[in-house]
Amino acid sequence: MKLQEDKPCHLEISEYFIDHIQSGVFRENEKLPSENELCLQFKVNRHVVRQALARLTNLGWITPFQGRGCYVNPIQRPIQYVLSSNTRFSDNMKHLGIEHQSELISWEKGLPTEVEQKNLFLTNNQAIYRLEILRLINRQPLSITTTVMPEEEVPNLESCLENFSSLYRILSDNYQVRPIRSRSIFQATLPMLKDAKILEIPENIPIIQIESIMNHPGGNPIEYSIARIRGDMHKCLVEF
Amino acid sequence: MKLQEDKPCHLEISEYFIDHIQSGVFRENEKLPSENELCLQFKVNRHVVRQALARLTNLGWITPFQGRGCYVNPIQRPIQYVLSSNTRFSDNMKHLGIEHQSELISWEKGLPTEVEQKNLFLTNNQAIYRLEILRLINRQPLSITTTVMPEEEVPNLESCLENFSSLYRILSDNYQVRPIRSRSIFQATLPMLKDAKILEIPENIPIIQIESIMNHPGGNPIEYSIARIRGDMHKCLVEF
DNA sequence: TAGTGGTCTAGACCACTAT
DNA sequence: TAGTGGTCTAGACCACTAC
Repeated sequence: MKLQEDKPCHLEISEYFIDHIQSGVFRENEKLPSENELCLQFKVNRHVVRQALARLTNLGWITPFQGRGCYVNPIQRPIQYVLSSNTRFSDNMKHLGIEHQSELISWEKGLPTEVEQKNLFLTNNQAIYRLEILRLINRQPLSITTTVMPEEEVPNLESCLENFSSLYRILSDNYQVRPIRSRSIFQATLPMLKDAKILEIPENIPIIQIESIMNHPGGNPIEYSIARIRGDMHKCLVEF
Repeated sequence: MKLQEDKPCHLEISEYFIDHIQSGVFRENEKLPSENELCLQFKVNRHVVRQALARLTNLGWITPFQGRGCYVNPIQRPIQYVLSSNTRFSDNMKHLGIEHQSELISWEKGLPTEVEQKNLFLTNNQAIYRLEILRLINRQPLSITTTVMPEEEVPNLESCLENFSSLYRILSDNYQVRPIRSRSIFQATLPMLKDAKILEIPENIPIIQIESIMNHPGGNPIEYSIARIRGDMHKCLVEF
């Protein structure tokens, strides 16, 4: 095909689709023509078409399904999450009127890593609980959070984990504790393969990682967490 | 080759290199064997090798140079930037003892977009200055920031833009203004092609986008900015 | 000039989905 | 069974870098 001389053909084709998706010619969840049809349409080899489709996949525009075809990804309007010393996930979502759930993926009782010791002021023989929590909005995976708490703050936590719905409900109902956010560290990264699968995104779609310390009101740290949140679904507002 | 039956060959090869880079067998800035050598080594077609190298490139492990070879990317330890109501880029870097520069890429005087009007409390006929600023640390591009200010706040700004070194120096020296950060919005995204080139990263390495409003002390907004920062070089700490 | 990565063609077989 | 995307081979030519 070669519309321009200076750009390689597979780039021309991927730019063509980016333009047409952005301008609405291809709508979300619409099926693209098959690879063979695109070969005929652009008069190039299948390998070139596949290079173009690979770029579109990597940039998050389409998702290929073996045996079915390539489909245009829904455009996400990121929800705006307000982060302050006392905002919580469910409060935020309730305020926005968004359907949401939390699921406990796994938990363990063990000893803290060096980083965890440092952040929670622990020694290496003080036991901790480590929880993996998946959060969903509108039935779609939004984030995975690893949360670490000293055992002495939440003794016998396992007995509260049946029918998990909200960590903060457990803490306030069973331990009369309401943690306060002390600091957060933001970083844009790529997901680990394991997280990408759970979040249902390709491995090179960015996530925002938020590492936080929660304290007792006016006191010592009680919770250290690392949240990995889909970048395309979420933005985070901080007031100063 | 096919070490395992369940994984495709190009994935095996890319995993092989990720392991060997992580474990230090291949060190940063080291040259990988050429594509033809890898074909012999793994006993596969060049196309398969190229698929593996493409994944390594996309995930930020290597950079290919036409005519020279593929080189292992230096591992970045992200610097920790402290964001508060009154921290500035140069203050932060000075405090960390890191060499840094700011460059004015371009500027223009014009009318505000709708978003800019909303954020700066302007009408569509009040002129604004729009600046593109590149920041570097250790001579490496770190971020690009688009900064918008009402003309009435900084009249005749163009006369101050010769020998640009720091926006906040200009504001304090020429206008006796010291803006205060009012709010910031964090989002993880992929860079625009234009930004990726300036930041010298492939187009699918994540950036963190920070959209901020700066106010007069206790007063109206004076500056609206959108910073796009390399995710692998930077993390941002907020205290509550 | 030799070696490197970038682009592209032609064709084969497989795994999965829809019918 | 037909159509789809996933994997892989074999070979060609080009643009760029180092020598």
